[in-house]
Amino acid sequence: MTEAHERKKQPEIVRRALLDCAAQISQEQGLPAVTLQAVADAAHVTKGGLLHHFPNKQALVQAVFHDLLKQLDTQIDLLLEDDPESYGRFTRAYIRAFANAESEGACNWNALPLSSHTDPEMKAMWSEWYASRLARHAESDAGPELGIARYAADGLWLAGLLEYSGVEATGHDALIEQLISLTRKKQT
Amino acid sequence: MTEAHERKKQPEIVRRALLDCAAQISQEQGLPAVTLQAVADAAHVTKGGLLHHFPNKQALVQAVFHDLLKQLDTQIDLLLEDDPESYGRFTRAYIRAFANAESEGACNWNALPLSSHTDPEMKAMWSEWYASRLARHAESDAGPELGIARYAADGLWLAGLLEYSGVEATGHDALIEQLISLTRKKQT
DNA sequence: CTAAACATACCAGATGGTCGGTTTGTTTTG
DNA sequence: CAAAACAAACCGACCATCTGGTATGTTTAG
Repeated sequence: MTEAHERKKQPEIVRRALLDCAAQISQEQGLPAVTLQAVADAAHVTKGGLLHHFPNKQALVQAVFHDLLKQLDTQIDLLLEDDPESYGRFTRAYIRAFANAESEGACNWNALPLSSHTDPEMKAMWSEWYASRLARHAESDAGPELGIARYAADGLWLAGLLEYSGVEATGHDALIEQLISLTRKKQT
Repeated sequence: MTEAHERKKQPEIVRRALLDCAAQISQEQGLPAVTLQAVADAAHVTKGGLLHHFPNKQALVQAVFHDLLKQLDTQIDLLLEDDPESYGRFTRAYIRAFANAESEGACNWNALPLSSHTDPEMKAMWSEWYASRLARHAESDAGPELGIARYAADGLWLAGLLEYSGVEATGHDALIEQLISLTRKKQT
């Protein structure tokens, strides 16, 4: 993405560029479009250079996935801090994180988790992340109502990906807020 | 799937076999595994034979998608009949249809809609189906609460795909029923 | 000078797709 | 009713392209 042509050799920058470009391609054209050539071209590197940073394609894709997961993680941590209420705190952060993913073009952990159902390792990564995160907030976010709210957030996010680009942003924010409100009422 | 070796020439049967095999491969190994060769082999036809029925791969995949969509459609119609209550009728059928998709191995409109976010035509097909269906049940299923319930069903279905195969069926049915109950309380 | 960071060249395999031909079923004709 | 004429269904070989990956060379940094 960032044109780092001036600096002579900055391996970490190149690595970041590869990660970002791969993520962007995956998001815009789907995972099958993420070819070594395409990623290398987008990052202004040759295929050989790319394969120097990542031994093979699987490693590349998994690194991207791991990276996006880390971004999601930190974003959620950020949202957690601004929430005074205990009950359902993680669920609210989860909902907001995925809501932002749709609106902001910058932070996009989008298409990858979708197409990742092919690779069992990536499925495992996601499952583990979700499970550990859930265990961490077991006391505040265990109820089934909260689980439903999170599932709804997933569904809403999915719908945003599948719908025709002319998505009516109207009502979307309202829906998000309604989801949030679901996390506030105590279970009966 | 069905060994229709005896009958001499039955183009419609072959076409069905191609559709079914493609759907199964897509579900079991993901869309990238749906290659002309693989589908042809699975249906006991040569690649040439396959390309006689479908001019190119895109046509094949879209035909599969259209077929699965029709299956979903009829299943929902079936569920609609058994529901005496008007309010939220379609939403309940929608939820149950996706719940069955997970449990039953037979009816599986699974992996395709997932990976379909690449092809804009398939995105459009899904959007149109959803929109038209929603318009048809506008009077009974318009409320935002019902929309959330459907989104949650989507999320739950997605989770079933992404989670490790050892999904705990425990609690799943209970969650479904809780979603159903969400469609019964009137809006405030 | 040594090792890391890249580029270049190349390869074996797979993929989507084309093309000419062969088999099979249906219609026409005598 | 039989044979010829026609069209649909299907096969098998072939091809250009692209894929991930390797092996080897060249440049740069410490």
